[in-house]
Amino acid sequence: MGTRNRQTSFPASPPFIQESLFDGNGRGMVPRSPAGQRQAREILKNRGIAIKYIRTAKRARQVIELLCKISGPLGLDTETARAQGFPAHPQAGLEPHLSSLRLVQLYGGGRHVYLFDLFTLPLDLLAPLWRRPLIAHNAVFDLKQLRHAGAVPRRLGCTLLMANALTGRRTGLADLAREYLGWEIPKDLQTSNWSAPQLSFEQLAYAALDAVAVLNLYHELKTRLKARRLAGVYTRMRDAQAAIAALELNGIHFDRPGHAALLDQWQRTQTAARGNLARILGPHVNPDSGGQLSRWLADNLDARTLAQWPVTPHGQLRTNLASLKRFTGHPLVAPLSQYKDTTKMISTFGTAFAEHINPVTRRIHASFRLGGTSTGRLACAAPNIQNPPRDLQFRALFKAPPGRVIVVADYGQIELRVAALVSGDANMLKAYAAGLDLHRKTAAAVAGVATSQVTPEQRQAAKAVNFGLLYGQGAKGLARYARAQYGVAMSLTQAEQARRAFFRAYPGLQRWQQDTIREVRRTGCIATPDGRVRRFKAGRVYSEALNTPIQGGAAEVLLATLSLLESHLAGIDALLVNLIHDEIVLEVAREDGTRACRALEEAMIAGMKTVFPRADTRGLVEAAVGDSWAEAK
DNA sequence: GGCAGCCGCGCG
DNA sequence: AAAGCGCGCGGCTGCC
Repeated sequence: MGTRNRQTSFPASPPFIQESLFDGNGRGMVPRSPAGQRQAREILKNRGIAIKYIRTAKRARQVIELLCKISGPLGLDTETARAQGFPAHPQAGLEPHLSSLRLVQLYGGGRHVYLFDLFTLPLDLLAPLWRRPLIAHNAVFDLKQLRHAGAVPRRLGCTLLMANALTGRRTGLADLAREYLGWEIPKDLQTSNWSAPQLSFEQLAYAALDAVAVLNLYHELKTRLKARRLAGVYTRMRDAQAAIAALELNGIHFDRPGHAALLDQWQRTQTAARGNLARILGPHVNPDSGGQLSRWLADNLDARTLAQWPVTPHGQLRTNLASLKRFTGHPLVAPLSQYKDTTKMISTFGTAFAEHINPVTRRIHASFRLGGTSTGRLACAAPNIQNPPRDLQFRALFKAPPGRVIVVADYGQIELRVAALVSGDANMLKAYAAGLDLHRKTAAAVAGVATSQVTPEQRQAAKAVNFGLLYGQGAKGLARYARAQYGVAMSLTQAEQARRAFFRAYPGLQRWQQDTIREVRRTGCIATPDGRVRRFKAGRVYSEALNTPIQGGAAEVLLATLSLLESHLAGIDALLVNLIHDEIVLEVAREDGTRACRALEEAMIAGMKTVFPRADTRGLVEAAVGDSWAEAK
């Protein structure tokens, strides 16, 4: 008999699976059975590990007692099914509100791996396990599913994050198992039907193997983390997992009718702009096509303008607005600008954005990825709620539901503060110790006036100077950046002068930059304050190398804060609903608003002190309350 | 039809 | 000598 029939011939209610069931189907005779399906069993069999499939409360209690006696961590995995009612939703089976928990797999080493079937067992039965140390791969996923189902694991490690600390990447379990264990573990059943009344033997073997692999991986990765002094990078992320799980599970409330109205407004503006554009470009140029716009420019500009027009790395004429605006008064600029604005809003923040509203919770549950970037920042997707337009009309759509308010707090100038701490520049540190604003100080240095004499314009220009020069920008780049980002007209000469004044004001920073570059050239890598290592291929590393410890240090501060958030907010009705690198957004019961502000500020200050114990925290954070993200800002 | 690279652009 | 960095997403384009 072939494996194809295994599913139907499987006994209806096995108390557990005997090892003898590993035998049977021998040679690969069945064409429709992927190679991987047999390998799950073979790996388990070769290691002498039997599957115990638990479907009765009595067996569950016995097994749990056994598992709780194991001193080391247990490998954990879960399988989830698409929730009834959402068979076709893209997040069904992934997002907890659209999923049901089917299996919990646990492996403590030794000869048995345990599968608890939650279609027949209440999850409460497993409660004693949630105080044990557990290891999962991409543990935030399992944590969310378990928390949503009513279980709260307290000590959860993650092999994805362990490997991330080692490599900087987010690698799947199968790839890690291949690399570190030499195991070929199948992934083809990941998306199989986990709500089937009878799970197939292949499914059970697949599920079991993940828990076994994850525990084996844990031991391998732990040794390597220790040897390479990267354990702290891992634990920083590990301790933020509970906050991230809560954040994703909470979601953020979004005003759908308000959004529809705004979208309608954008579409009207876009239609008008498209008409104006067509009068200039003619009917055959697609304004969405960089290539076509570029060719139009080539055909319509005079030779002198053409000669100085910016080009892309592939030699095409640039068609971004910054380039267009350099040739002031060009009739294309105004309508194209309006068209591009509205088109961007409609495509990214229009219908596509609203499609991420969860049908069950009516909230947006984005995905935040620990270790998602090469500096250690979080990445966010589906949708990315770290980059919604700052336009107040849009941010107001993130409004608190009735009876609740939004609390927002951000770190002021955190990257400059981290730069001061990492470089040890005496003047920068002195400024922060005195509670001074560094943009003002830089402005005074560049303009050659006292800090009290700095004009708003000078301070604005100093922002560009600070953020640009911090990461090794040249005079030309600075001039362009100041205009594009801060609306400050700066000549090349002025930019050069600002550059000299900046480094004269902060000689410690300049020395740090030089030392850093030298180190990167020598070693090919650079580390963040926690010790996260970023490796570079030969060539073009200059600004990335200068940026990594600073952006990374700021990211580490946020992670530290996240690990403190739950305890600081204890007793307050507050939900974490968004994180934007240096900003934390909570949704809070209206009567708890003020308390939440103070608690959040304290947590953020404590987070800073965790990573940088000597940091001066005057003016570091300020929290505010409002009915929406726009109002609380 | 799916996929990858390029480009532009939203945010910090 | 000179060099801002980090993301995700959508449209277009060329390729398979």
